[in-house]
Amino acid sequence: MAVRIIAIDDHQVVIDGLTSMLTGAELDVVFTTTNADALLSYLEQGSAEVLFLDIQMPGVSGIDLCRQIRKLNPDLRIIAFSSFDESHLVKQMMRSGASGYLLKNADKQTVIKAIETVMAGEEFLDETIKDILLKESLTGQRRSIFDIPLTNREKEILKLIAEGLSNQEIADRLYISLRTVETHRLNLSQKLSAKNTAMLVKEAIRRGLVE
Amino acid sequence: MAVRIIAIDDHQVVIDGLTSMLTGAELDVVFTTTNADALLSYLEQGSAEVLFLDIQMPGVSGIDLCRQIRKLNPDLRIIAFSSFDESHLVKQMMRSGASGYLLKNADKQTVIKAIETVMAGEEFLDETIKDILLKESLTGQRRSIFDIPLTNREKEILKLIAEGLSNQEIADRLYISLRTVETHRLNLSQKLSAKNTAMLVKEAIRRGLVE
DNA sequence: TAGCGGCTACGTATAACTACTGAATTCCTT
DNA sequence: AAGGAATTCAGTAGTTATACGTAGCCGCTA
Repeated sequence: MAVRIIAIDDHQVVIDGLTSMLTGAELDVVFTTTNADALLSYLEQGSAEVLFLDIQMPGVSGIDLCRQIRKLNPDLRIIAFSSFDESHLVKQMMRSGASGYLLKNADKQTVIKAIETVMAGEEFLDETIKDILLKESLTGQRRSIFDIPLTNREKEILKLIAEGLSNQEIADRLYISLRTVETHRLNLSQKLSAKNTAMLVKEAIRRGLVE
Repeated sequence: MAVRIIAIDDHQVVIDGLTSMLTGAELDVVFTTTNADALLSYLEQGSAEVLFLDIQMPGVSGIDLCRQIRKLNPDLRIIAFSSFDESHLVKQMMRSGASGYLLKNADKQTVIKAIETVMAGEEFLDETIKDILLKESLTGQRRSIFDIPLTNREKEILKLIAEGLSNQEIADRLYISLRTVETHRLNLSQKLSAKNTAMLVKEAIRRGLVE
């Protein structure tokens, strides 16, 4: 019996490419869409074994979508399909219930290998990703800067800093004292080893708090 | 005679998708690659009528590549193929010699329409892009923030600011006085309507000066 | 209930950046 | 050669952020 595959990606050309790659024995692309709601609707009725999930779609967080789908359909294997090879994204996706993480520059052979691996009940990681994770794990014993946890309040304030508000403006917005904002900002700088605003802003962007 | 098409994109799946979309009468995909050097090598020998050019590839600026190809092969029609719908990118690409600008969420019909249009010697713009350009042109008579020109020195300093250097560090790096850096920074803030460092950093990122 | 983490807030001092004005030099274009 | 833009530097004043230390309050949990 053919493995039934569904795919979501906001780029039609990527869907066509995947479909083209996967047309072959034992593989059956049964549903594709560029729209998250359409995917969720489909999952209420239809079923499949493997989902290719683009994790960078406008307006939708791939991580949230992954969690949501896992709840709806726990048996569906999810392969995250992304052009980002940053380790924190991989970790977040795998922790959100993905069975695999594949880069978009993968060739046909690798894509099929990924499907086979997750269908066997194992996890699949792109070779590039494996290298990166291994290297990070070996070189820095300490946690990656992405893994440094921020409290909710800190995230909120970091977001506002990155949006261009001054400390005073943040204080006014959150109805707290200027000094409190300064304290939070100092803690943020220390946690993130940021010497100035520029580094804080870049961290906020990397963490997806803005833009 | 079939139109000969070549395509470059760092994602194999996009190349497959394009190829899949374009296999049909009067269209012949003669060369595809994920590598800029391979494309340039090909252009020295082979020829084609239309090139699909991904403008966001690691290590290569799509704008520079476009200019370079125009010099090598002025008769080749270039269609920029991107997932970004920001007007400044469109303008830059068209000024660099592209004949068309297509978004990656375009369907088969639109892609073929784009090829027909540029083959007829006209320019093709995605409908979404047209809307955006029109809206910008109507609402703000003033130029978009992206079009505000920065001098080379200003770009250099904006880059260093966004990398997290303080004014003093920038002065040391460029062998100029602190006051000069402050002047440049002030001019940057005024040109870009930035009230603080955070906004400058975001502008630098949007302009592709860092990351 | 004792302890911990998170959020709040203040004092003081220094460093960094902002705002405005003025000006000399070089380089490029007309 | 003249004009203009770009780059350089400075004075003065004011605002904002950083860098310590210190500490009360709250909620959760061991």
